[in-house]
Amino acid sequence: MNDNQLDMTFNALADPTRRAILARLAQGVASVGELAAPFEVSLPAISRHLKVLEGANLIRRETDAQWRRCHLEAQTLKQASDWIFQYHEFWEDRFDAFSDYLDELKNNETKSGGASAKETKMENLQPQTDKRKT
Amino acid sequence: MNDNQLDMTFNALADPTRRAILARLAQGVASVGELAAPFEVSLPAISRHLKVLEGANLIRRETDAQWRRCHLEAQTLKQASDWIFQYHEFWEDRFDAFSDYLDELKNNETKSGGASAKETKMENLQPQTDKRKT
DNA sequence: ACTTTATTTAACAATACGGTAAATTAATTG
DNA sequence: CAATTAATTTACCGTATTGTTAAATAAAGT
Repeated sequence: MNDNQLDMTFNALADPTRRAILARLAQGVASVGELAAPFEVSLPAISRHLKVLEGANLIRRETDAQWRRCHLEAQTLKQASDWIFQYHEFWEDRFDAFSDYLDELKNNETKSGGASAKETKMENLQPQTDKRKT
Repeated sequence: MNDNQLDMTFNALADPTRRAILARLAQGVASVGELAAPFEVSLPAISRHLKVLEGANLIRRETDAQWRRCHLEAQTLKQASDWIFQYHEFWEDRFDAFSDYLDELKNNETKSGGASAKETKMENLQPQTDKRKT
């Protein structure tokens, strides 16, 4: 997923109405009117929220007579999930982090000069100490 | 995670500069100046991006003399990840995907031109395994 | 005390966002 | 064709966001 797609996806998710629309679509296909019903905002407002969701590829619209049948496009949610998940090592518990650290150490031993020891640091396992002069 | 926190988190993630800042912080603690260096925007602009990230609890700042040491706050990323992951069944279930595919086929038959058959592909129907530990 | 370094705040412009009301498009039905 | 239903587009409004430069604040070094 490229930068622009991530922008659009996260931006689309950053609104409670739009998230509620996705939640509704998780229960099945719905028309614009059906999606708008639970909300107090006007239909044009919903229409624009749907445009944002569609632009982010979070929903897909099919034309069926005068109705637009809206579907959840879950693949895009998966991609957003994948993006966030690249950080999973940083929220894993201390033991996992420690084992990552050991792996890293071992890895750096095999590498020759390894000037960059920045990947996994001991500081990340504990309150981080400062190496700058004070 | 409540609605407001989700708003702030996804909104914070919906900007390439802020995502780049998180990526930098994944490599370790950094000062505001260090974070700003790779970007062409001014320091005040970065300062405000950091405010957004801090407001979303995606980073934490510690005062150290005249420096602000910024840390990644990965728990918030985990919570955002968890929120998205509630939809995982919609991107995992191969039968759902298959039925979408059939819907797509049927739809394209009824439409005359139907130039875009890109939505659901046969390749996407393989069961998608989840590699998460958490 | 004065200067340097690090960062934030203030003030301002451009632009984006979310909402409404009114007009418009599109398809269905009498 | 006129009327109805469904949804979108347009025009407009107030507010929020992002960026800039200049000034303010804070701590450290000299």
